Amino acid sequence: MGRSPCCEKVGLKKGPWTPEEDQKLLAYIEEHGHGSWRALPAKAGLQRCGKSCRLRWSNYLRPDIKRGKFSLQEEQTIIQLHALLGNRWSAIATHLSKRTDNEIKNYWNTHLKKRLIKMGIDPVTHKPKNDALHSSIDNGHSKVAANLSHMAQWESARLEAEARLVRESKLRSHLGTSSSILPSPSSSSLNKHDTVKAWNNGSSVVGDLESPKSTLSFSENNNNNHNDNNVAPIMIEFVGTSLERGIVKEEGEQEWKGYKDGMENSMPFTSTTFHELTMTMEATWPPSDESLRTITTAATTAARAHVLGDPVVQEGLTDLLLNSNSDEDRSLSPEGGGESNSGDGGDGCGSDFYEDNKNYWNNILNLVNSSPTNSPMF
DNA sequence: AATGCTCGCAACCGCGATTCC
DNA sequence: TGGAATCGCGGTTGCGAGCAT
Repeated sequence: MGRSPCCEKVGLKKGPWTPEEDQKLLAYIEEHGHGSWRALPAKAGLQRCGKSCRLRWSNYLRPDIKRGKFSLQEEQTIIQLHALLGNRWSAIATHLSKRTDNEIKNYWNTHLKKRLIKMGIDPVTHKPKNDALHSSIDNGHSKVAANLSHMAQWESARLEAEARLVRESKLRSHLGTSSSILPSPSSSSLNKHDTVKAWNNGSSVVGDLESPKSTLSFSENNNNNHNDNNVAPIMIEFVGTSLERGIVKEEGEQEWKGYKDGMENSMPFTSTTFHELTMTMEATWPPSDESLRTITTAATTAARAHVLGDPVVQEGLTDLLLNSNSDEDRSLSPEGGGESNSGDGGDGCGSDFYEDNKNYWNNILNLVNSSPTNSPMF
């Protein structure tokens, strides 16, 4: 079955939008809502296809869009979320509430990706290009890796669901009662049944994480937006297991100590919590309603505990990335010695602060390293 | 001043998912 | 229930601005 074109191409304008077209589109949507995008152009008097109108609205004209330079906080959030979610721009965008997925995608491709490459980090996997250290970790601890991957994927799915709620709630609050602009209630109503259905549909959590629903409310989510910029920085500290500690210690006692001192004290997500959670996940797949509740609650609690990360470490990570242009010899790049096992470790700038940053970043890398190759998440 | 190159961004394209009939 | 219509997402392209030569 061939796919029909989204619109008749003949006679329709393409390319950049003029101010007049913008005005027409804005005026129409403000008055009537967009309704069917396909039908909108004719009604609004535009020589555009509905898809083009939708994109223009969602990427540019929507009133709740923040434009301009990305803040450090936003950059940091993008990098962290990308490490976890990969190129899932819409999911990432929901945690930078006023940015569009398109804008984030562009910013990643034009700025952040290059910065990581310059640091010697693969922007796709978030691994250092010189990767011997991490592969040895993976070989020895595949079970932990699998658990971490599950955690990441559960959390990723939850983020997506929350994201929808955020977007819809904000639209509602912004546009008041103009319900015609909003998706139909049936598409956004989230309840236990939806949640269970979504999870059960994912017969393999590794291979299928599509659109699980969350029971979390927007106000709950809003609690995470604790900084200015409405950005919820995500800290993923799943390495806090006793087994993982052993791994890192094997690789470098000093490194882990730095991480431990800098991070563990601020992280209520204990190894016990993680262990219980992963054991539950292993034992009950596919989950029953009961175990699903247990898992969801545990995952949500754990993730919540980590959304509020150590701001000092976060800032350090950002600095590390942002300063890479002028300060590459202190970066994580293998050339800089930061990631190597050569034993020069301190390389003359080994402050605890820097060590914390490095270990935090290693933390994300470890999480990504642990994902299975067939996972759609990474 | 003219030309070429690079970069950043807006917009397009194609596909999968979802909804509608 | 199945096909068509529509939506949403991620990848890619094209163009304009800025910079270098």
